[in-house]
Amino acid sequence: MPVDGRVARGDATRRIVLRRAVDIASVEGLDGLSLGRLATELELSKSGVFALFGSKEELQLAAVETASAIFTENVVAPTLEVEQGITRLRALCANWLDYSERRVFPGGCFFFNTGAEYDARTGRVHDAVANASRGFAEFIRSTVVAARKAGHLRESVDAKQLAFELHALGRAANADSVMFGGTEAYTLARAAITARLDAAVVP
Amino acid sequence: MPVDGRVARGDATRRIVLRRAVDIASVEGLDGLSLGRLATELELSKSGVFALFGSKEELQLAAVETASAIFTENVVAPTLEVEQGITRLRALCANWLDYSERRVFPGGCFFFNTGAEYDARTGRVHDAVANASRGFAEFIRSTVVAARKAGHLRESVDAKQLAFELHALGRAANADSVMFGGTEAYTLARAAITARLDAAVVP
DNA sequence: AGCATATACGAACGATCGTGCTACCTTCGA
DNA sequence: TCGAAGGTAGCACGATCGTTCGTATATGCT
Repeated sequence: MPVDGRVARGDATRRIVLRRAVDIASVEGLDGLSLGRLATELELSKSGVFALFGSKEELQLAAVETASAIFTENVVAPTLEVEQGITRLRALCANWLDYSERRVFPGGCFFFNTGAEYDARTGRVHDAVANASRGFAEFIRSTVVAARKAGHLRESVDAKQLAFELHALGRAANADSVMFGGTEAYTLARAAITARLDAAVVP
Repeated sequence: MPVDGRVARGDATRRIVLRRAVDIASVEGLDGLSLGRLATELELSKSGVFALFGSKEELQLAAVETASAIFTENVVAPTLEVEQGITRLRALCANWLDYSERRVFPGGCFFFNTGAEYDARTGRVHDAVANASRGFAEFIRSTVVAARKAGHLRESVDAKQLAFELHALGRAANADSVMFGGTEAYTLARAAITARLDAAVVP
């Protein structure tokens, strides 16, 4: 498949814009994005940036998609390289906390921030953020289910319940550390996750 | 103490504006507040609303203060009416989840939303939100400490750790229910909190 | 070589933002 | 009764927002 040099140029610019856009959005929110600011910071024309996406909403949706790819690359993909079962479940928690702590996005987890921003609204941006959030929640749950099916977790373990608790602990660590600084929240979350999992594994 | 009819009038208007402001901010964020919109919706003049607060930042700070008062009235105060110890700790969790579920603020917990919005920023609004968040986290912790001191919790219980976990579960319930609707998240959180507390109380 | 396509720019639009300034009205204190 | 003080409205400002339009430039296709 031959490449069109024109759209290749456009895609390159789009990628530059989106990389900056997700960083801004992780700190200031998807509403904090502005065509003019993006153009100024990247030394492009505002109308040029606008033309790349067609509307502000499309830019926001593209930012969510870009953030999804970065999230998958940093959290989901490395987790899937680990053998199924309790080992993968532990890896998932570790990878996720590391992704948050490494500040892959300067404002902490992209989906925590934009999720809180758009949770109570309606429209396409809400739906995109909600779908991404739901997808990760289901990924946690399916990982728990697999670990249980592999015989690593007690029969009595409720997958949905355990997944909810792990998800809650990770989000709280991200929130507290971004808000107050320091790494104590991650220590607390790791301890809680370890204890919770140790109680769930078969003896 | 005699009342000045002039400032009384101003305070009344201020209260009306702030009540609407916290509702808007719980959905659209403190950045989503605008003097013009507030004035239009409440059928006041934009300059009149502006004059009541002096600047947009002061309006945001006043909104945080108002939300703090509402939060205290709905969560902290009823909790303090319960006898110290494990009973109060359980009441705290219940009151907090109820406050979120009852949608005292239409967008769910005010401080969850504005906390995520301002966590990675700097300035007076960030500080105000951070102080309110820290205050509640410390209230949870002190309630745990008191329950432990009362002999209701095992000696081995780490107050900071337990408080972090309870706080995490509550926030996750708020987030999930606002994002996806339904009450399942509250059910999961209540079950997790009950299990966690039952494991911590002295046998 | 020539037409079509896609990126990118510059200028301008209407709307809304936060913020001043001025005037009016009500209430307080002397 | 009269000046001072505080709340409210009207109007205008500069800035920024998203968006539109026309145009220049670079690449692809015939």
